[in-house]
Amino acid sequence: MQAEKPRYMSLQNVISQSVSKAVRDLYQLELPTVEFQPTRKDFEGDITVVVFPMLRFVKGNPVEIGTKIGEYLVEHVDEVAKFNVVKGFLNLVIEDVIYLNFFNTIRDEADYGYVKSPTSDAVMVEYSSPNTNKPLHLGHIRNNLLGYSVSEILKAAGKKVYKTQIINDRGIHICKSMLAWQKFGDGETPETSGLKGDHLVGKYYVAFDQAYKAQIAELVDSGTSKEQAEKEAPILLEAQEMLRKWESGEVATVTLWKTMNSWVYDGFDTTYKNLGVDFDTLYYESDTYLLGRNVVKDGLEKGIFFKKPDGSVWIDLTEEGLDEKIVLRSDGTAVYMTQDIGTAIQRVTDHPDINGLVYTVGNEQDYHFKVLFLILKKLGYQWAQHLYHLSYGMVDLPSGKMKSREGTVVDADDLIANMEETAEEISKELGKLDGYSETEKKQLYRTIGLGALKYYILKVDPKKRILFNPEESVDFQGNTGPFIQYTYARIQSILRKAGDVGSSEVATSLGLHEKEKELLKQVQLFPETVQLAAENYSPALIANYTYDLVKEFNSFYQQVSILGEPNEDKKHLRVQLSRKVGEVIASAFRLLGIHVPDRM
RNA sequence: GGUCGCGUAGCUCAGCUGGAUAGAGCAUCUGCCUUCUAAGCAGACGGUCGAAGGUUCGAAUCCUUCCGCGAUCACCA
Repeated sequence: MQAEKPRYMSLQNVISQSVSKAVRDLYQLELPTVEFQPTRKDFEGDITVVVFPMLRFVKGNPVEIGTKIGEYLVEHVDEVAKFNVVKGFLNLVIEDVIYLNFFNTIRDEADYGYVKSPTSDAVMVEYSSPNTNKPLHLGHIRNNLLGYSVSEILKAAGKKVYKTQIINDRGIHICKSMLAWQKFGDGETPETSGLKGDHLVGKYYVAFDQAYKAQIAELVDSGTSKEQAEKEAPILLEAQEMLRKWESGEVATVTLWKTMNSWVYDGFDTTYKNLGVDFDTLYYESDTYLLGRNVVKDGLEKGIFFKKPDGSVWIDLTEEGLDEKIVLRSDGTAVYMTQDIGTAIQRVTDHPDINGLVYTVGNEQDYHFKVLFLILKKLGYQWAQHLYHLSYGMVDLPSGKMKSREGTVVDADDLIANMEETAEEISKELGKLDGYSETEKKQLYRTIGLGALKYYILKVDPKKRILFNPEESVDFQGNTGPFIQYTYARIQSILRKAGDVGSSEVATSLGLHEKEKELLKQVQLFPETVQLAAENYSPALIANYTYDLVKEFNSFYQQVSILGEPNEDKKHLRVQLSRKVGEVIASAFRLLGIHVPDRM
């Protein structure tokens, strides 16, 4: 992330160089670095130079040194208006004109904060990657929101991004649904049942599990051990047989598989659309599950892998502090790891500009990805230096883990619908939507409901687990999506009333109100926040930034009159500043996949 | 048991590469709608930053040990 520093961000550089120069002139010493922090609210100032680290080089009393440097800066540096020293902290007050000049440089910039010229190398972000035997749930929602948002953040930070998923469309799990449908389905389809395709297939996955459990119970009653019963239940054997038929390409099985998967895809498409996420390219496990075996054979010749007497192939990672890991079964078939090796290579082959992969997968697979990345590095791929496991914590319910088979999941479609309903209730209560058509209202409820949900999930550091209590529905007040959307709507209302005021330069001679200055400082932070979020793969940083910006704006809004300001220059600044804040809110929320409303 | 992650106000979370008296929201309480949208603003209350050591001028942040919670250590994915 070596985005060139725009000139308006050079304030820190100016101060940094000036402080170095001050120390050089005053003490004939070279400082390796100068440490900064934003000045705390309870002190006067904008930027604070920390004097303590200098004490290693400059002998003396920190207050004295700070004072001397402060005096020097006020005298020699245009940007610095005043200073004060508290303990070892040199607080600098920056001239208002610096902030006004900054504002004029970005005032008219479209997509301020985004890097406009993407790098030539691309990164592929994988997310979602569901199994095709059941509908998406809250866990998938976190995954989808994270993957989508990180993709958008990387783009904004100047990366070319491919969004992808690997759809787990084959294996025993889908055979279970298929078998149960054959047995109990009575020819039911999404059309005849009125059920969304993924929900219909999921229903039979549950039906399978019930039948399976019943058979186990029966077997145990007739004296079989539980362990054995779990292996020998006839319906399980049938499912396994079905998988063998699928693998041998038996027409009837493959046809049923295609039919049921197509139902699921229709359902997923709807959910993805509702959620507002998308993909550039798709991979299907049925196409990739055989990949990777040749790579293993090559690696075996190179001595990266080794073969055990039974014919299975392993890699020894004990030197790296890990274990031995199997990469090919004794019968020569691929395991999950093998597929992932093959798929990664396939992706780079398909998209030669890729120089890095991001995997959005829960933290339960931390170990798997550690091993996968290590293997790819050992195999010598250039791009293997840039692999990242976007590992996130589980979403738990008050009752504990979600289990699809036990029906203790929060269904994605239900949750989205609930959020919209809540948004509708609150909107109706507040009753500010006179003149909106029913369609516009529906659209708005969706925007707000999804805004609440997405913000609620994305504001949390990805690696932390989330406890989701469906009883206490997601908040609409305080640090929430709707609060931020509300502020955006407020700004739009002002702009409508202000009429067409153009976007000409603001006068740089005016003094700034304290709130205006704070707001400008926060606006100034946006570009570096985008970079930071990209470096850390963290939408939470964007969410927190936006919240701070909005809080600052509301405080400004409360304290100063915008349209009522008699001084035309000041009024112009305030309107322009409000407009820009609105734009930054929208840009930031776009990175989170959240829409903003003109009214609410 | 080994490895990894997490532990900050009653609850949900911030706290960047160590820096000033640890910050928000929710909840509870107090003010503010004849002025730009009160989904708001201003304020009060609330903390042994899991515990103990260590490094440092300075530790919620870095190191060690311990405690608690979770994940993972399959010829499953």
